[in-house]
Amino acid sequence: MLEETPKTLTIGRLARQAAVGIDTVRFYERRGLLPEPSRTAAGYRLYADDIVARLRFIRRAKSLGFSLDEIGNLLDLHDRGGQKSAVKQLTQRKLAQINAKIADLSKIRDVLRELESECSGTGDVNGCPIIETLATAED
Amino acid sequence: MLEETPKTLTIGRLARQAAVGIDTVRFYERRGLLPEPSRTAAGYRLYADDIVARLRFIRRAKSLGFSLDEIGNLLDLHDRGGQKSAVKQLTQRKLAQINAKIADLSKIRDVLRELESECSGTGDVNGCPIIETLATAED
DNA sequence: CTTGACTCTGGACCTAGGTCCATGGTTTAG
DNA sequence: CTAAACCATGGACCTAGGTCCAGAGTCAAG
Repeated sequence: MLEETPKTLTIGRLARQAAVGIDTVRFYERRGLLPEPSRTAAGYRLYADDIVARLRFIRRAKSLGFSLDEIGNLLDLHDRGGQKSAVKQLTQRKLAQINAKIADLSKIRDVLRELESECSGTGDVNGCPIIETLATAED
Repeated sequence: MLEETPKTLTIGRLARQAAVGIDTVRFYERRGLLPEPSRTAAGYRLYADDIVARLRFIRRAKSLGFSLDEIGNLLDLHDRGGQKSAVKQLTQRKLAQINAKIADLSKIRDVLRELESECSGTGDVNGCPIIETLATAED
């Protein structure tokens, strides 16, 4: 009755269940995000069901802006029992990056808004404040 | 006394004045953002001074998030006397893109903040809410 | 038994925006 | 006059995260 994580998934079924591409699974394997799977006699990869969860982990972390390298770190911490402080630190760093990006984009948004509001939008491009600003603004 | 835009700049001096790389100038030429320059007898590119302004235009537009293709459109409008409405539309589209990106990042920031605040940061990774969430969250 | 679906490998290709290189000719300062 | 600095070309290479392909083997349904 000890049948832990039976290996029943071919790569195609794994990919479908995790909603990623087959090539993506192989790519993650090469990147070290997935363990090397066992193989059938014919050389087909065979996965245990819990690898689906691992792929979903990767998808979610990606959607939060973590790079594959960072996700590799998170998975290592998970697999090898790291410290919460390490996970928290990665999260804080990512949060800081996201905040910085938002700040950059907000500045850009303000400039674009200003330019957009200054341009009448009628007549030919001569005297267009958007073009003029781009052509002559100081750095 | 009619000495309009004398061509005195070699590519290196142009690049220095515009604060871009020499290779970048040639790259922009291939991309159609810069006109094909005249050449010396030896085949060296020779630029008029006003190309410096064009390169700065490109730099500024890039810093506002315009892609090189979009910058090509803006330059065409400038060069061939388009309509202000076209410039304004490009600006509005870019503004909408930037706003969308900010909205995306803001959602990510909120999630990261929440996760970060939930994690005590002490002890081993077992029970870490960040890892747990990534491992089990619904899509 | 055959046909179609599945899988294997290694490597090429994609976007975006450059950057670097080798090889060889040109120009300029001393 | 010569060495350093400059310029030419075409194409390879870079990041990030995949995606696609050819050629060949395998498996399942009818």
